[in-house]
Amino acid sequence: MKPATIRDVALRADVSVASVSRVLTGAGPVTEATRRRVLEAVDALQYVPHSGARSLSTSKTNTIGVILPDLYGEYFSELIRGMDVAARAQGYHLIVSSSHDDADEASAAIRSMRGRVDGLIVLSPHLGAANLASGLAGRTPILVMNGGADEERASIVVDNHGGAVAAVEHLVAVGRRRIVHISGPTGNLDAEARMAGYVEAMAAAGLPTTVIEGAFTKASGHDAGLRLAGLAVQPDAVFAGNDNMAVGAMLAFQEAGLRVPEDVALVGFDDIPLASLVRPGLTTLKINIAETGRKALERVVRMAGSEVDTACEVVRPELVVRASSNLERPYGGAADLNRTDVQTPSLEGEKL
Amino acid sequence: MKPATIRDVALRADVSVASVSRVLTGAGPVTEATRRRVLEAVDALQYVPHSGARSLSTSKTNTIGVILPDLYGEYFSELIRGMDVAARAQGYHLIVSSSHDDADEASAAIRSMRGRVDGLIVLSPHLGAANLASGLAGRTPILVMNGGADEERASIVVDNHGGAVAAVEHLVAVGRRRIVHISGPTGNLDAEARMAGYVEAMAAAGLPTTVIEGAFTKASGHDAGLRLAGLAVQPDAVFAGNDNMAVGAMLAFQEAGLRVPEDVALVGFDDIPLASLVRPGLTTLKINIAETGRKALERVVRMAGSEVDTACEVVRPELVVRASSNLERPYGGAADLNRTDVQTPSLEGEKL
DNA sequence: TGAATCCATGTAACCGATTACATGACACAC
DNA sequence: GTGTGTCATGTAATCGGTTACATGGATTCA
Repeated sequence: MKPATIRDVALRADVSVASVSRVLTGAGPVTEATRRRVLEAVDALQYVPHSGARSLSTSKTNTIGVILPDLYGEYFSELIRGMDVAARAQGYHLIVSSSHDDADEASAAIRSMRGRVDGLIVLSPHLGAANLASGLAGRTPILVMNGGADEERASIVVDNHGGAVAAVEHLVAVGRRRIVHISGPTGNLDAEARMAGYVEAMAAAGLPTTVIEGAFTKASGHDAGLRLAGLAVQPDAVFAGNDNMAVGAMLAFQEAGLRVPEDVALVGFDDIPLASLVRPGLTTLKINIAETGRKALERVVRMAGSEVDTACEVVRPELVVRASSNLERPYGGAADLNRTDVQTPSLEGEKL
Repeated sequence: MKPATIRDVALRADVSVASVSRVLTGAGPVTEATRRRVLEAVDALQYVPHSGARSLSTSKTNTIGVILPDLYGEYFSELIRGMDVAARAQGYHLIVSSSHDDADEASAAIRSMRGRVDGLIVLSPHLGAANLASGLAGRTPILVMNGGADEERASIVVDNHGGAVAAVEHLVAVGRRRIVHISGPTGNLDAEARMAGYVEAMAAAGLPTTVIEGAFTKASGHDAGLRLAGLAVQPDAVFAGNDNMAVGAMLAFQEAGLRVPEDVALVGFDDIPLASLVRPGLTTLKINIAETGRKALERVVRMAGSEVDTACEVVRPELVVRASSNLERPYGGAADLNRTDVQTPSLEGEKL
């Protein structure tokens, strides 16, 4: 018992398939009588149009593909949420493909999207992924969101370097000197840009650098935190490559009996929702993640409408100071730091 | 400049489209010479098969659709993560469609999936959504995960009632008497089953009930918490309909100067990752969310392989006691509650 | 040598929609 | 009454693959 096709409907309504199509798509002229007969048949047969077939003949899928490295963590779920909201508003669907650990896997995923999507958003924070993507998807428009700002390709990139510099400058301003960086994984462009910003800002401040490599996960931040707590000379501040690791490190410090921020100040990156919910609240570099996702989707939809777009938009993260780097009596200077969120975590925007 | 089709490849390799197809799909016999010529042409033309067209002729999309009420919150992102991992393992894609607030919207979304997916997972916690879905999608297999356990349809449901009873019994066991429930939104089947469990268990314990309606969001839990803190006779325990609201309430209590768990004990539902990260750690009813998502996906894939499946699997949540309901010196009795997670939040499983 | 067998290949129908173009009915003006 | 224009409708090509079946060349066996 196969589902009804447009031909079944045409037969039953005693009209041609063209008329059925005209009624259903609203394109082209039909008499009221025809329309009624068609709709009756549709109802009787419980006909539902086959989107795949429709896509093939119109070469329009109303679907955007999203290529992610991994679905884990609030960063990506926030991003997807922003995209999803925008997609619904535009009448688009979202097809996600995640857990691509290397560039080859990502490019295979991109290829498998051919004929399935009208456009792609690629988040592959690996060198070369964007290049591999080029040409592979025919003329499918691609918007990249990896760290490698690539001219002449539509992209949205975060100013990782500037954000990292701001983080270090903030820690220096509140009197910290032994500032350690927990970095993201090697080969990840975002991670490397953040580390570079840290190194540069420390040099500018005349301070020595120490880097522990993490993996952007809470667990890796926790491990790093335990190692730091065990040192003879403990750091008085930690700048983590993202909020996930910062939270992991915070828990490790608390387990080890170190006080945050009294003994060690902590700064993250991203401003995931969790950052304002842990105690103490986490100072971080805020990216409006969902909003960025929304923008990305809207741009790629416009590109799917054959609008040319080769802009490289830079998202500048904003320093949000919470309790994790903010003493009642700082080591010196800067007593009037922005203390919003310390008492009232941001609960607004819950439903976007 | 249109992307190459299988006919272009056939022309260039000087073979028929059938041979090209045979080489590319691996089905059917081809000589080594033919295979080489085809692959050369594929390479030269940068040919990538058009999945949409392939789906149309094979009636196989290798895609599963997921219909969600809303993408917000860790519950759904965890669920999607579990599904995504399983989908990748099975060679499937995931197409998500969320923010369906009522049953009509959800059924429209289901219809729009026709011809796009091999199966559907529907999470629409509204009465009747499952029924509306029936027949609408032709013979597309559907697995429902809403609260309304519907016989003769494949489904996965959480034992909300049993979980709620366990929550109340736990609070009673640690000596609490004035136990308030913050419920989920009216019309949400999960919310209503949890409330029913609360009411029943309270009655069984001979205690009076108080219910404040929330909306499953942190903000609504926060509002409810503030109202409770302002009462003349404050509750000594709160059972929230989900972890999101429990966390919101926890923050409200802390702002109001109430101590958790000393003044008021707190229990949530779901065990989202956040539950183990707030301080105090949140006692909750654990559903292995990602794991449930994985199972759902695997079942629907089997159903897409025309395996008959009308089972209704019940997920029984497990009480996880953390510090939010666990005093050093409980009001009386039960001193040796399980204290795992209090010091060491679960960081394992970070990468699944 | 001729018949039977095998197997790589090609031809063309098909999946289920959309749509360019042809058709034919009808109205209107001359 | 004929020519012309309008407009609803139908026919058939098309999108880009897969695949049942036909074909024909080489191999095998008598």
